[in-house]
Amino acid sequence: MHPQMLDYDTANCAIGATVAMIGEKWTFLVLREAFNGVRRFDDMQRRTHAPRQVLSDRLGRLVRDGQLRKVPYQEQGQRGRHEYRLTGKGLDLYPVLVALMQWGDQHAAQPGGPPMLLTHRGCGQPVRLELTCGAGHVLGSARDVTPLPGPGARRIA
Amino acid sequence: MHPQMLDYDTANCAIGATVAMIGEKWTFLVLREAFNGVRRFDDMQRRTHAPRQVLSDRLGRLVRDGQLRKVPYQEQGQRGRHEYRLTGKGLDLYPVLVALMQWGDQHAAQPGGPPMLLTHRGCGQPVRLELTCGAGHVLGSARDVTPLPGPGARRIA
DNA sequence: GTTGCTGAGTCTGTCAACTAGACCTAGCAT
DNA sequence: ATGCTAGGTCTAGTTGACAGACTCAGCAAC
Repeated sequence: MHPQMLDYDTANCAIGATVAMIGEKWTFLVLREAFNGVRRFDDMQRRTHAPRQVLSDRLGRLVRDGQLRKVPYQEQGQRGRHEYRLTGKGLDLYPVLVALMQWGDQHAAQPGGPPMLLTHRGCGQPVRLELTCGAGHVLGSARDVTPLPGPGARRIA
Repeated sequence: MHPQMLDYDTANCAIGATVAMIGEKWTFLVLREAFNGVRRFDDMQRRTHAPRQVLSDRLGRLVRDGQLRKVPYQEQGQRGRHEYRLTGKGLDLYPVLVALMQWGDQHAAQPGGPPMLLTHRGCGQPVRLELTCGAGHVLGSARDVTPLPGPGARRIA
């Protein structure tokens, strides 16, 4: 009945570390647009409605922490600028965004159905997140998971 | 080259809706602890280090929005109190937390390895999130996904 | 060569949110 | 009566968000 994890410290929790980096509202929207293919400041602003200052700050953080990188480009008749592109580290955040979207589609359903569908490129089938285990089982809910202290766990003093 | 989604409005995006409900830093930590089995205010406070006022507010929102519910209980020699438990809607947020954790373990690795392991109850194998498609393929990255406007999509004026 | 345009910001003042710390409250126990 | 405890609320100070105006660099048209 008493879950084991409660005897261990939360200080080095991976969720905490991740949330400290990307756990702000606008950051999620910025990432959503990055995955949608948006790369430029003004497009980001138009699509997220983030205040310019906040957007500037969030993009700066994402670059500093390595989820985005600045890439210079130049359109003809324009001065050189830079755009923001997802790095590998940034691309790996995709499951987070998909999980948020999946939950939203299920529990905060928009009238008219989901505004966005994810499809497997090439095969065209709908994409979804699944919890699976090493033995190949697909888990139906959080209740099928037992959290255990890992190698980096620290017992509470 | 130009992603289709950019011609559609972001106003009714499921990610936006979800983030508006649970996209605050402390909320994620509260949910993490809820999934760890923590149900009481003070335990939450001890494990998240959230300021009491913020914790009170976040728990209140989660109850209001239906991710948690208040359940009365009474320990002997104590006055009646209530505890916070995940609802079905709350349990469905598990993939979000797992996604955050998985990313953190991979890209913000803690010295000594992951502090928490998720195992399949009964079978004991490690649990992970996978992006799969309707045809049974497992996708390796966000690059294998094509986002398309869904039934609820609204073209930008 | 100066006027204007555009993308990508920065500056300012206002207002809301967060924070630490003290204080409160109901019911049980002494 | 007094104290203890879980679960808050109150206060004051600091930080962060926000809208709206301003800046700045380079290109281009006049």
